[in-house]
Amino acid sequence: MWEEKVSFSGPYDFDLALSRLALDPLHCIDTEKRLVKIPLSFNNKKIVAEVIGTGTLENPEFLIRADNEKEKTLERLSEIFQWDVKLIQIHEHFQTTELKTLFNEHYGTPLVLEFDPFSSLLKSIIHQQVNLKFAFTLTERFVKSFGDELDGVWFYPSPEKVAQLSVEQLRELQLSGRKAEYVIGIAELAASGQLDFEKMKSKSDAEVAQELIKIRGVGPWTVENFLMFALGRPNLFPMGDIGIQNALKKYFNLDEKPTPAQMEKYKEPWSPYLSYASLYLWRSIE
DNA sequence: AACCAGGGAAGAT
DNA sequence: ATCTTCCATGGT
Repeated sequence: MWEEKVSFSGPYDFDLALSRLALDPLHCIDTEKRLVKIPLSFNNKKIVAEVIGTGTLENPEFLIRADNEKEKTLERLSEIFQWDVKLIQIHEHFQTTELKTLFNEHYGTPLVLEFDPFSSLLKSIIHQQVNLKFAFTLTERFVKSFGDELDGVWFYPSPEKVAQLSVEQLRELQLSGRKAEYVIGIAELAASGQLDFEKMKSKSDAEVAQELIKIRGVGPWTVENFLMFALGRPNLFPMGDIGIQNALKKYFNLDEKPTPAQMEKYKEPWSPYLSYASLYLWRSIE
């Protein structure tokens, strides 16, 4: 068991980050203690890391604890929690845009990544089209049926495990037949090495998108979600997302959901931080 | 009770 | 190429 302290310059609102993570019932969070347990995997070895917020919005500080793999764990946690991103710069960028008020309301909210790329992709597939509450019920059933629990934390099942499942097994959880096929198909690609998440790190958004969009079950929305929440890319704006559309409607007080042309116009000044615009818009309706 | 939901594939023009 | 329908089912 090792411990390490991490600190850097703010703003970084860990409590808001936790409250967003808490939307997913699979996450292991204690908001009182400001603690979250993170499932990590390093070449098939599972590790649970604890992250405890000990600082403030302007002076963020964290206590990290885990067994083994100290270096890899710290590096991965830094990615997941985006500790290197200077939120102050992004905040300043939006001060001259129509989203100024939104960014002031959610000041210091970081983009927190999914804990694992393969899991992220499956989660996106399972979440397609159904309402959020039911979506989380589905992923919870999926992981608790086929995943592993360690130290009170749930790990999504491996590609190899998912590739062995049948459509019928997934239908029992109330996934549609189609989604069941998508999930198994993607697991087969990942298990066979045709889908390599490590290699994506050095590729551009467009290159990753081109590779993913070919996969059955993966459309524009899923690609954008993956780039944003699995790879942490900063400039994505999923215009097809119902939540984004509703958030824009609410924020700009529109009578109807915005048209694609309207959205194109809105988003222009928000680049190159469109992912943060998306995140804060989602937060505004959560 | 109808309509919508953090979409996408397959079929029909 | 672009438009329409179907998939499935919980929530409101």
